[in-house]
Amino acid sequence: MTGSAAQHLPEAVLRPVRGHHAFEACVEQLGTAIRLGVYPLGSALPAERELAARLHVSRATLREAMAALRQAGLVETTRGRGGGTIVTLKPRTPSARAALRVTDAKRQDWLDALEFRRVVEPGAAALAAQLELTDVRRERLERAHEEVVHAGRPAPHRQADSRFHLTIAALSGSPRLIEAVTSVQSTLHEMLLAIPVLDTNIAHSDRQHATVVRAILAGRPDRARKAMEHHCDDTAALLRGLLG
Amino acid sequence: MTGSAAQHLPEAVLRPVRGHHAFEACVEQLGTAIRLGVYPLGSALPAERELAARLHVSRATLREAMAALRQAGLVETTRGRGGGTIVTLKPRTPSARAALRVTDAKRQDWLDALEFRRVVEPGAAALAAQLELTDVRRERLERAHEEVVHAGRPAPHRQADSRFHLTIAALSGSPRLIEAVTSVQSTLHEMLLAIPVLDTNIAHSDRQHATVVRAILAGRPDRARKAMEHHCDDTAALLRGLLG
DNA sequence: TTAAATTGGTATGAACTCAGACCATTCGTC
DNA sequence: GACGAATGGTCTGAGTTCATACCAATTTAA
Repeated sequence: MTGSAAQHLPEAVLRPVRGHHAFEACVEQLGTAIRLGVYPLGSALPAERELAARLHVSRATLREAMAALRQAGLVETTRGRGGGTIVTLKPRTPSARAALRVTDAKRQDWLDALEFRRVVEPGAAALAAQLELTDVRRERLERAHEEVVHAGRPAPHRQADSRFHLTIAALSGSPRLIEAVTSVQSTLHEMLLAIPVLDTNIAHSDRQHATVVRAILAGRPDRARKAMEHHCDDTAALLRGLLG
Repeated sequence: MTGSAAQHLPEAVLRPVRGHHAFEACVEQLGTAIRLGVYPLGSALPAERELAARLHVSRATLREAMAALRQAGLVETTRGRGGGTIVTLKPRTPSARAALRVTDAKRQDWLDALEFRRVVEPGAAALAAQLELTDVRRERLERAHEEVVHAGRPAPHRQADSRFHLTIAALSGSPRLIEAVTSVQSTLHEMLLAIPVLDTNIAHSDRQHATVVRAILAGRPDRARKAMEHHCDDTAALLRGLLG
C-alpha cells in the first residue's frame, strides 16, 4: 500500500457490474418506456428484429422479454405482415397507501434519485437553451408542453409529464444526459404513483413547465436551469414530505 | 398510434442494454479503477470472493477478468494466506499523437463526456458543499487536494487529479452521482493521455482546484459549483481545441 | 511442529445467451 | 387466386455465466 492510497474511494467507486440477466434488462427498459408513455397506449413497438438490434441483444433474448411483457399485460402481439406488438397497458392512476411498504434500501434509492435529478434535469434544460434549436425541435418542445397542459385526467397527465422532461433531455442532444434523465424519470414515476395527486400541485407544476419552456425557447440557459431547479425542488419537497 | 405518440422519443430513449459479457464489464471497471489511481501502484485489490460479491458476478467470471488484467500487466497475483492481487501498472505518462487515430464515433463520445461532465461535476461539488461534512470527510478532501498539488511528475499528477474529482463525488454521498463522475473521469482520463501536458495548464488547474476546495469547506454550494464549472470549461476548451 | 485460517486454483452441471436458419401467418400486389 | 414481403414463432449447437463445491499454497498462531 503506497502513501497515496485513498481507502475510501474503492468502496464508493466499485459497483455491481450489471443488475441482472439480459432479458430482465430488456423487460426493465421496455417496461419503463411503456409506463413513461414513450410508447403510449395503442402505439406499436418496433419489429422484433429491429428492437433486438437496437438493444444489442439476440432476438431470442428479446422474445423472452416480450413474452414477459405480454404475460404482464403491457402489450399484445399479432402475427403476419402488418402485425406486431402494440401497447395495451392503460396508464395507472396515482394512488396513495403504496408508499408505506417500501424497504429502507428503496427509500434511500428514491431520495438519491431526487438529488441526482436536481443535478441532471436543470443541466439538460440549460444545455437545450444554449443550442440553436431547429424549428422541428422547437415544435417538439411546444407540443410536449401542450400535451401536459391539455392532459385532463391524472394518469395521462403523469405520462405527458414524463414525456415533457424526456423531450427536454433529448433536445440537449447528449446521450449520457438522456440516459440519466430516463433513469431518473423512471424512479420518479414509481414514486409519483405512490402518492396522492393534488390539483394545486399540478397547476403549480404546469406553471413551472411554462417558465422552463419560455427560457429554453428564448435561449436563456441560466434562466432555464434556475426554472428547472425550482421545479425539481418543489417536486422533491412534496415527495420527501410524503415519503419521510 | 394515438395522437400523443412522440415519434422522436423512442429513438432517444432506447439504448443498448449492456456491454455484453460480464467479464468484459469487470475488466473495464477494474481497469478503470486502476488507471484512475483508485488502486495505486503497489496497492492490493480485495480478495476474489469479496470482489465478486461487490461486483455481483460469480467468482468464476471475476477470475476470467483477473486473468485478463494479469495478462495485460496491470496486476500480479500470489497465492496463500497473505497473498492476493496487487497493482503493478505504472501510471502512463501523457503523450501526444494518439489523438489522431480516434474514430468519429469516439470523438463524438468524448465531446459528449465533456458536456455531461460540465453538468455532473459542478453538481457534485455543490452537493458536497451543501452538506455538513464530518472532520474525517473534510480531511479526505484536503488530503486529496494536497496529493494533486504535491504530485510532481505528470503521470502521478494525472492519477491524483482523478482521485481528487472522485473524492468530491464521493463526498456528495449520491451513488448515482458517483457513478456518473466515475464514468466521466474514465473517458476524460483517456482523452488527457492523448494530449501533451503544459505546466501552465497544470498550474491553472491547481489554482481552480484550490478554489473549489475552499468553497466546499466553507459550505458555499453556489460558489463551489461556479468554481467547478470554470474548471470544467477550461479543461474542455483545452481538449476541444486539441481534438477538433 | 502442528493446526487453523486465508488466499488463489480447479471442476461440474444447470441456466442463460447468442447467431443463424427455417417455419407459419397475414397483407398487399400482380 | 398466386406470389412476394413483412411479421412473429421455432429450432439448434456453441459459447458464457452461474452457484457450489473442493483442492493447493502460504501465513499466522497455538
